[in-house]
Amino acid sequence: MPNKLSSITKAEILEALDFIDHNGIPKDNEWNQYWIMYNRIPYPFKHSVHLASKFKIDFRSDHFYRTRISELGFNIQFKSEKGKDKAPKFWIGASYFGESPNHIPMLEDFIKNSYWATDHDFSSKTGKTIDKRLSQVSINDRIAIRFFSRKNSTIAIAALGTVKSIDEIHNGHLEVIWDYFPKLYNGPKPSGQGAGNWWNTFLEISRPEDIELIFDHEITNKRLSRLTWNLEHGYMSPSGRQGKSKDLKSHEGQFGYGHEEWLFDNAKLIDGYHYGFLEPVRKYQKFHTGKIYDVTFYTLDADSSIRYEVGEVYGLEVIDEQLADSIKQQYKTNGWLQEMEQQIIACGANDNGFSGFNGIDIFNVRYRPENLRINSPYKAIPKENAIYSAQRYTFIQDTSFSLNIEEEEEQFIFITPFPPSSNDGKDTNEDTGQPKRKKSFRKPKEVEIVYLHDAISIALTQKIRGIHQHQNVHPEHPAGYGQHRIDIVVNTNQGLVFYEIKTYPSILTAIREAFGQLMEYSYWSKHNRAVKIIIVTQIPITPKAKEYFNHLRDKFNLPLYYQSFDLSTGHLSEIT
DNA sequence: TTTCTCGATTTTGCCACGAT
DNA sequence: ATCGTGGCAAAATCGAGAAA
Repeated sequence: MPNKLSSITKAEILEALDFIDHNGIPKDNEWNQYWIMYNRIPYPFKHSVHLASKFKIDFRSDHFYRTRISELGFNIQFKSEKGKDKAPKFWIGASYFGESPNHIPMLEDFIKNSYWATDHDFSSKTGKTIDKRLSQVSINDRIAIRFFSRKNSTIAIAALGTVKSIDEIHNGHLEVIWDYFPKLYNGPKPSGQGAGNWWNTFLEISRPEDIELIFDHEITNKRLSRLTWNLEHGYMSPSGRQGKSKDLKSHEGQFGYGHEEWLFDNAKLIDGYHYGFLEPVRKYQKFHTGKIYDVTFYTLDADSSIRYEVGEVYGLEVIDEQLADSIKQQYKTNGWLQEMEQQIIACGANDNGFSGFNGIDIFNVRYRPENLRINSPYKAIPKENAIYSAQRYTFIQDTSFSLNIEEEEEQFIFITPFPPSSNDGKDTNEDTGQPKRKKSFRKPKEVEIVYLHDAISIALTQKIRGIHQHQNVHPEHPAGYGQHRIDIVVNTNQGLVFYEIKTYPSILTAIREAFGQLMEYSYWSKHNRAVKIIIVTQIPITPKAKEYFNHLRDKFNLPLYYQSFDLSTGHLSEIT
């Protein structure tokens, strides 16, 4: 009798996955144990197959059917509901039982009976380390079985799977659901610092590149990096000596500026990238070259010794010397290098030798400006945070340093000024009872990312024209008074919709800048009313901002909305 | 900034021996 | 003849902090 699913083709499954991409997963189908992995994105197995069959075939997701579908070329993985949100760990296990002379191959049994185990005596020396490692395994961790050749220093992965249960862990036994149709690595053994000892019976691997290689699983490589103090200029040009290290041995102390002070100067772009410099990268350039990081920046105000979280950037790439040199050459050609030199002089620092630096000492990283988020204002890091014990410019990986600063609960209560008599009649209500640090703190300087504004404007116009037809979408529409122009005006059945694009690196600044303009455009003249006013930025909405828009609409009946536009994918978010 | 030291991690050597 | 395999130990390497 033919398999119920034998009529389903690969193309139909792909179509179903595409449908899910656009329409999401219905609530009822979110509870799922088996997932089709496609382009590293998990799709619920049963729902996907159902869709592919146009709901014609009713079946229970069992081993037989999963095998059938996986044979079409789909990797299917198990993931339990338990501890679903926890980040998995990645383990490598041996394929044999027994000690040296008497090896018993176990792979077949492991696969057939859905487990991995070791027969080690946990009282022996190596047994104890294995026991210790096993105790750190949790449900949904991933595990691989390896063969190896010590002579050639190569490994071959024989199976990949997910830990389903750890109940028998004290017996050295893990219940594992092995992947269907896995991509199995076979090649040189990961080596070097952080690779772990692959000859061990059981080990955890943690380097992102290894996890990607073995498990085809992408890990965001998060780092913390300290920046020199540059509040006044918002890392768009050197800000002079105030708040900086006074240590004459450091570059900063010696010259009065650091090369990272142009890190957020997004007006200077080459092929969509901004090139900058990070001191912690310089120290281990060789190690970091070619890697990609999500970096959170913090800074230290040397005058108050308060540390602040400045912002973060996603997908920061560490470049090599060759590229750095060619970028320096381009900066020279564009006259930007000279501009930078003038900025050094303008802030009162010493520009001696600036033009003589190697490319790699001026540029060692690059990022796309749309991936930059700046806190406005910078978030003060509580004194208890471990970051206060980090003294140097290092690229911190340790999660114990995680900033994770809670959004400050805004509190506004009226503060009674001191009565005049208490202080010779002078008003001293500036720092009433508050810690001193607050008084000198101002918002960072931010500028709009001009290129991004233009690019979004063009792409968005095109996108909306696809929906509302060419003649109903007018970019750069005159506001009807003065020389002002509205970024995009759309003529819909319900009336006019105004779009204002803002590309500041912080969402709050973007909203603030757009708000006044939009109010003016729509209400300055009573005829020009828009039915909807939409602020568009490159930053996905935050819960706080969402609340703000709801509040504005509730309280004042303003038809004000927010959308974010992802330039790389051309995706426009829901209206919020 | 450079060099040194120390501890931790990783690699290699050696043993034994069955499988190829 | 050569290789895969795990334990154990020794050797090599690495990273971070201290000292120079």
